[in-house]
Amino acid sequence: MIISSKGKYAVRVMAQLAADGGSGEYIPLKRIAEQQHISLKYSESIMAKLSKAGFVTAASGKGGGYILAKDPSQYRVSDILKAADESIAPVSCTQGQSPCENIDTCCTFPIWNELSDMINSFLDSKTLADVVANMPQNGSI
Amino acid sequence: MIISSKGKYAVRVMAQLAADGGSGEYIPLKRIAEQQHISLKYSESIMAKLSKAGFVTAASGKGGGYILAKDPSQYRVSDILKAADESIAPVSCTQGQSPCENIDTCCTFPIWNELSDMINSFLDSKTLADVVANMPQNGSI
DNA sequence: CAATTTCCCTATTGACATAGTAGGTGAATG
DNA sequence: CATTCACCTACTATGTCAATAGGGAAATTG
Repeated sequence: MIISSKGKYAVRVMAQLAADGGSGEYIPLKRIAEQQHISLKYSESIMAKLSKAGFVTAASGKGGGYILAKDPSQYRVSDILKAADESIAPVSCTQGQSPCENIDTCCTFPIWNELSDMINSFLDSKTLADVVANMPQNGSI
Repeated sequence: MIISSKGKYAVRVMAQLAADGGSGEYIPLKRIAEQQHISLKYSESIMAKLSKAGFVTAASGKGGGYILAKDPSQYRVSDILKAADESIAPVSCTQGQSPCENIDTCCTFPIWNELSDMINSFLDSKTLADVVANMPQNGSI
């Protein structure tokens, strides 16, 4: 699986934040998690990564919550996935702690490499604004 | 990981079979496994699936082995991967025993779906002949 | 200043898929 | 009849992922 649940949740949480925000006020994660039917605790762990990546601005205490740091069109889906998951590579050849030593001679590597480039440029081309455009006005998920 | 080791091995084994074959004689798996640096036992389990899929013709006993059933250009990489791995879907949304019930309303699904189509048509377009073309003449891996 | 709200941090668990191993059976050949 | 080879079933680590649990720190409100 190239896109994990964690990655999918991250995109959905960001999309919900984009849909609810705009008024400039902070949105509590509890509300986001309920709207997206994600466990609060699990979404917290995802949000921590997105916050660490600087994608959202957080405020503690009553009236606090999260707010997008940029305009939805400025977030690439690939960046959100990477922030949540670290990697969206379709093969293990080039990544991880023990990359394959045979990439120079392996007859299959060029294909995986080309595939990887395709996937990355596709996910680079999609932004959070595209995701939000898919949301039904009411009862969005 | 969308492409597992098993899937990669399957493609490599098939490529080696294509490179060594052509003379019409059966190639023992032991030789293929050695050339591709894959454990014989592990490659046996992969070959069993490829054989069951009808991709190769097997012959037991001395002088036996495997031979490709068709011309390399007739094998799509996607088919080999599917035979080894069952699925090359980048997300779990639509597959498995419990597909997600929210694909109609989920704001992210259209993107995963589009991505999945892209990956599939790319891997459909690549054939075993393309893989073989990447093999160095000597010491191929 | 107390209480509530909310973000934040560190485990831990259970489920599941994957990679790889092991040992044996049966068919064909020379 | 012995060797070579495909074939079959089972097992076992290993690791990742999803999800839970339990506090603790910051900030706001009354």
